[in-house]
Amino acid sequence: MSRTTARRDTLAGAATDYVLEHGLIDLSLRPLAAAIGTSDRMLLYHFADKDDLVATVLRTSTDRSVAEIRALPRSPDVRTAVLDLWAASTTGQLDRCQRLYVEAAALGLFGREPHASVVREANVRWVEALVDHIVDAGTSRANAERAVALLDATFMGMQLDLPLDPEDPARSRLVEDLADAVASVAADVR
Amino acid sequence: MSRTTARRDTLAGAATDYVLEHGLIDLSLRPLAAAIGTSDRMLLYHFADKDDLVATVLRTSTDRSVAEIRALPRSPDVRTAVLDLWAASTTGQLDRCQRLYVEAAALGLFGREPHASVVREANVRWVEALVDHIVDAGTSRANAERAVALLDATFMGMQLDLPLDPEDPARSRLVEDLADAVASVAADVR
DNA sequence: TACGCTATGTAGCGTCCGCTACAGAAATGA
DNA sequence: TCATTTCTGTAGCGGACGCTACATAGCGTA
Repeated sequence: MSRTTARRDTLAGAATDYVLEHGLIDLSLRPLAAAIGTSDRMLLYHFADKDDLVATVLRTSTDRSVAEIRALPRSPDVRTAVLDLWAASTTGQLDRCQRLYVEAAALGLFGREPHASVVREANVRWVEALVDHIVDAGTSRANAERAVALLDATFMGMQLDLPLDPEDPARSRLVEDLADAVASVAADVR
Repeated sequence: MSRTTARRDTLAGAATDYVLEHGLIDLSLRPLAAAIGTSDRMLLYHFADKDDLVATVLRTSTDRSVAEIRALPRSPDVRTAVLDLWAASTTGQLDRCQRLYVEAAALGLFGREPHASVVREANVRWVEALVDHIVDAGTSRANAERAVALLDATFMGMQLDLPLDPEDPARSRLVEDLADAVASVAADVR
């Protein structure tokens, strides 16, 4: 059981789609299985247990997020890179992936496994992708790492509050302010 | 049932302590009741249902957070205010209140009630307290609101990632960078 | 054909959950 | 004093959950 097979991969992809749509926190096997055309019995045949499935879903979502960031065209400068990254983060699938990440991180807050470990992994890979994008926009790796620390934390916080007030005009000003701040950090002007 | 009585308030306080310690996401009535010396039966006598209890707990936690911010001594300038607020946010009870807020916000991400509504209220009151503190540190209210938008989002994001790497030296540099950024926004130098 | 492995359906176990029906105790007011 | 209201314990309902035992269908291979 739980070997790496094509069927398992197919189920993992479908399950990820479902979780991105319906959330992680009160995920249960029977509705998930019904929605993706299988049964709880089969999920637990292809995955060791629910935690194994959840970890796989989170890794799949992270794969998609990182791939989408790495597929972005190069940004002309650091400030623009922040705006580009935010635009990418709030459109299409990446938006849902971030939302899922927030749920997983909240589940990991009190050390629940497997969430805490998987979120740690995911954060490392996500930050790497952001750093690479910022470096490509023209700054040193050290400055980029520092800039991404600020960038990543703020993006996460904005994701948390975003559904509370989706179209607030203050939000675009916030993104502009963040872009200035990140550019300033990346330029090491201080 | 669920009238406002002294007994209800006592239970609400004890329940809040318990939830701050053990988390909100997989809260269940029986362990909570046992820990605070009552029974699930009595909780559901004093509160309409579990959602009512949870909403009360979240409001109690928000009360404590806001009170703690408002009890802070005035900061000499905006930059120092950010450092003071972060220091306050990461010590003692406020740290746990923020963690609980993150959990509630994650639960509200997909529109689950009562979390979404209560988190919206909580955020408004929290932001008001932060804005007042920044204004007292010497800037206009308009600038303070803009600064707090950045400040609040970043704090939330840092809370999300903080348990992942508790004593990272990069974190203090991040707080410094944020303080510079917020001071810059508050000074409207751009 | 016969065997053995993979895959799948059926049915249900044990547990925890929020919540409630019911009865009695304790307090309160006439 | 007695009736009424307020509180609390016992016991359990109905349902959802993760997970599993069991039987079997399909299928490639010797």
